[in-house]
Amino acid sequence: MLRWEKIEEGAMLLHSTVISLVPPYSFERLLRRLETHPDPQLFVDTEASTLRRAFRVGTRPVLASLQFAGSTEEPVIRLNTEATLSPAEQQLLEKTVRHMFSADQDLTPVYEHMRQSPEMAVLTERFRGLRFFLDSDLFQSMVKTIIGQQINLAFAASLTQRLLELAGDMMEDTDGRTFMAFPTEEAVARLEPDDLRPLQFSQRKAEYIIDYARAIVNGTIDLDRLWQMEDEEIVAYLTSLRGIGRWTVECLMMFGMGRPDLLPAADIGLRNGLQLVFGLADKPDEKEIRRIGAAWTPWRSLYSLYIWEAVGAVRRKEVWE
DNA sequence: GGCCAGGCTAGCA
DNA sequence: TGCTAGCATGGC
Repeated sequence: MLRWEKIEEGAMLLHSTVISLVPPYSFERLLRRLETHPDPQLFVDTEASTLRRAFRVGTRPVLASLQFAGSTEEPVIRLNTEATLSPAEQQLLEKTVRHMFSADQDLTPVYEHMRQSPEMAVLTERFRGLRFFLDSDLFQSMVKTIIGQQINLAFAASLTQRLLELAGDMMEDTDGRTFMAFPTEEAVARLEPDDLRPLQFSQRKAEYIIDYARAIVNGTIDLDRLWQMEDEEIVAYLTSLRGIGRWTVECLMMFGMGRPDLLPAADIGLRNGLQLVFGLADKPDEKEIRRIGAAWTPWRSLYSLYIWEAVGAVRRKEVWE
């Protein structure tokens, strides 16, 4: 399944690995989604079907390019990295990339389930091959989610960008492009709210993010434990921290962990999306969303993604057939 | 200028 | 348990 090659490129040796994804996977839909959900860590080269990004492998920042090859029905990603990675580091990076692309998510049973609803059936056609593009680790997933609380996506991306510039590690590729690796827990824990205030973080947002990083550094919170915990255990565990509510943890479990059955019923985007997709007269409240969403188990995360994406498509003025 | 953003806390009944 | 004011700032 994995193929190794060495390619001479200028003075720099590259490792190239091929990663196969479970079909269908639509790179096109991912690119569309990134238009309305910008990721300041990604350099998107649409022409070359390539994403470039700085990863943190262990503690070390590493540049990698992810080139989409193949097709929706035979999806393949070519992962190019620096030659200086050890086999263990290379393996760790590949695991992260598979996670980010939800490489093993089989959409077949999800679509079968969604087709029971005419409104959702339309979305399975329109967004065929759309999957979660996950955060590379749980620390940054939570930080980005806290940043995203109650502000629009564009502003959230700006704030994330500024945090990267303040506390991340800068790298440069052979073409002179600069990339920022997400700040470490330690780097964020060392900050004070006054460092973030000039970047237009609210006082509270600054406190929440720094407190969260400190809780990890001092061992109050152990993110590795989450993988063994049930959804509701994770909610109870993390909402003990100030600034982290149910919505934030639900987003962490969806966008950080890739869990399939979360319903962030308080989410304003989901409320708008439900009204849009199901043609409701009024914007549904949290209780109403839980009532409607009960029928979506065990795929409530995927339903949410497709409903969010309907809002995104309208925002991008995509023609609705 | 007013309303909306992929919320949370604290205070109160 | 359930409701609400206040927070804080950009985008449209």
